[in-house]
Amino acid sequence: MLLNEVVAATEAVGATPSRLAKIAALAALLRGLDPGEVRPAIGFLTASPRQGRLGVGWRSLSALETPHAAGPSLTILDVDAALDRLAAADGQGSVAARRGELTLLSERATSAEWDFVARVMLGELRTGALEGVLLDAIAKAAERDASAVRRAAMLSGDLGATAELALTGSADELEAVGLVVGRPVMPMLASTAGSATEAVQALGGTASVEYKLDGARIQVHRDGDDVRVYTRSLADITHRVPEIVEAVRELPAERVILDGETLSLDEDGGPRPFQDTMARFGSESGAAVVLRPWFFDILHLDGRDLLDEPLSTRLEVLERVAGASRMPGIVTDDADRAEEFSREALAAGHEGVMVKGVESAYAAGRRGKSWLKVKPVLTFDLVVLAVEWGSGRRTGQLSNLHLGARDPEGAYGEPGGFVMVGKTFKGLTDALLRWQTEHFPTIETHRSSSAVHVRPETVVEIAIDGVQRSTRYPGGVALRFARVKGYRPDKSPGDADTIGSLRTLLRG
DNA sequence: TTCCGACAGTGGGGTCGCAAT
DNA sequence: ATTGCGACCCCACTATCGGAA
Repeated sequence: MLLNEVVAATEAVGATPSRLAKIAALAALLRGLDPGEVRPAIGFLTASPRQGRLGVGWRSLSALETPHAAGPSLTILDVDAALDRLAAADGQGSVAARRGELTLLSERATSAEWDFVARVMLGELRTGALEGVLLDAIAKAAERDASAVRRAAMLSGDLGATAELALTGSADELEAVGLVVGRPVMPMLASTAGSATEAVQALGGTASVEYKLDGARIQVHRDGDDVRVYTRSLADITHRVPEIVEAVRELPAERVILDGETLSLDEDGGPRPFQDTMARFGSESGAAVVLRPWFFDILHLDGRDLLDEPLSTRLEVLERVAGASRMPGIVTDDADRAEEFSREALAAGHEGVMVKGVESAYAAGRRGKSWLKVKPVLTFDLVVLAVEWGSGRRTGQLSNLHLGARDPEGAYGEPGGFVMVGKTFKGLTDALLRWQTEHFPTIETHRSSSAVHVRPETVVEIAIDGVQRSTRYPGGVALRFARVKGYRPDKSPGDADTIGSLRTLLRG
């Protein structure tokens, strides 16, 4: 199939707000694919090429200046082969080799095709259809049950393989896709609750309340001595974490799939900051810091699949297997007891708690309401220093706020000035975006191509999870997960919180 | 008819490895 | 040695469609 047909279908998908129309357009496209084109096409449509890491980003694409072809000639398989060569070049030294490949591809593509391929490589198609919509389209094209397609995709962790199987295999083959030790599963995700009490009440009965650690999600598969460790996005990082492999080899289980979190501890046994855990977790060459695993769920044990069992059953099995690596937790229907446990978690230096319904199955790949995370929220009054122009549906609107804390002593600048501590675009409603776009130009001091700088007069209440040390910002701290709660026209810049009060959050 | 679950989009900070400077 | 880029950890929130109630 010509790439041009994929581009045309994608344009149709992007042009309609209706999900049913998107699904219909995608299903029609999928039906026309040859079997060998399914996996590459799914990679294009989700803007995550099957080749994985390409080493091509916005910078290298914008540096290209090549003319495009007048008419379409590229096929899906042509582009797939070009991406193969790009992926092979990544990590092999030459930027020039990648640029050569990109230039060749660019010259063979029409401008519409190149625009599409560039968005695929950047991982942002922005047509309103990703995995969720595409799953339904695959089911429609293959005339299979959407829930069967979804289940196969989540359990295999591979949408492309699932699409190929759905479109070319039998319904029985699709149904037969299940858990395999050694093949990672899409992890179950959580929603947010305001408090432990609220979470217990929302679950309406007995809940498992567990520590929520500020580390990295891990999924561990063990088959005898063969242990594999995967990240949340299913990357195999076994070679980076030998200490986790060793810990899992000690467990009393031959074949097991465990879900958990890893982080590193300080000398006193308390959790290190997330940044320290990530420095170790992300490093190929082992460091002084040691990672420890904590497991909160078990999906398989010695031939028995557990993910459709209720959480209460899975926890009983986990109790026998995980030993000291079991995530601390309690089972209770008492909201007060849950609150008490939450306070214990915070006192131990952890992020908060997870509250889970004990009747719930393990819903791979879903962000349901049966897992609720509870973390304390801090709020600060900060001052807007500048606002960046938005992109996509926020094009033409002032969106991303530069936030400053008051610096009365001038420790990081002029006395009485403001020190930038982060940005945020979150929490803004359409009405607030319109207001920002009208308001900030009226107090503009100057502007750059990307932002309008303003007099530091506007106070905004910002919610954060905490702060982290920063080399980017002059005050040495950056906000973590900042979002707008609301503007505070009742407050003046002199009422804003200080850099000192943010810095005290760094320790303890 | 109204409600609400699921999705997609819009980006945030920090860390690494790697190649170019 | 330093810097810039790309990938990938962590992540919150709003708007919207369409099925569920």
